[in-house]
Amino acid sequence: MSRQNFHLYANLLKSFCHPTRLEILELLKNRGELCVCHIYEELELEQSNVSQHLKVLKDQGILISRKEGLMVYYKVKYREIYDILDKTKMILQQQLQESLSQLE
Amino acid sequence: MSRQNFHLYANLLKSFCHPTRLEILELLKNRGELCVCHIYEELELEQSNVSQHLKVLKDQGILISRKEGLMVYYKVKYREIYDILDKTKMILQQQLQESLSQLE
DNA sequence: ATAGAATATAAATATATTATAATATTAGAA
DNA sequence: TTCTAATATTATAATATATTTATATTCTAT
Repeated sequence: MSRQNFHLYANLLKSFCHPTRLEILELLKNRGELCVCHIYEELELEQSNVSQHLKVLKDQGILISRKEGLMVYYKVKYREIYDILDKTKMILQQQLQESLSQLE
Repeated sequence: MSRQNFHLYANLLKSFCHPTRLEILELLKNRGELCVCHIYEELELEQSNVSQHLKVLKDQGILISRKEGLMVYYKVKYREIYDILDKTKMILQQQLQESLSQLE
């Protein structure tokens, strides 16, 4: 794999390694498709902040949006995203488990 | 999952979403365990730069190191890392494939 | 046309991350 | 002990990212 491709690769990962964007993705994982207002209300964040994070994910091709009247609905484009999130959480779990054991 | 945990979650992901760190992980995936000198020679990067990236991965608990004389050997701690890398590459592949189709 | 609701964008500031270069540490050999 | 090789650390300057606030756009209904 070329340097150039490692950059694409990193940019893709970078797009969802932010706490808020992970929260958005987890929300979409559970609910399938949501409008912006639902997301920022649920996460108790500013509308503009959420819009900007959605843009990052959309620009990176991770999310698809659909307009319906005033509302814009977002959903995850690739199911592999969820596999990535799950594996990451598995590692996190193992790490926390280890920290726990080491308290003895 | 709490806000606090989404931060841990993001930090974990953040640790490997940098082109150089991805190159290091891919290298370790193929070779299993490597010393620092091998890594920076193979990637044609500065020793100190590679050391710093290795530190990021080690601090995040992704890598384990082992000292043998002057050399320090690194390896990946969780096999889930490779699953994450593979899934990410699958998405990248699909995206490039799409871009390709859209050229028509 | 105008008003209002949902979303997007822009600009400014603050914060985080990176690469480079210089220096420090550590271990083995002479 | 002193020299050298391998690695780590530190400081700094450059770059990238994030949050906030304000404003703009888009759509619908009146």
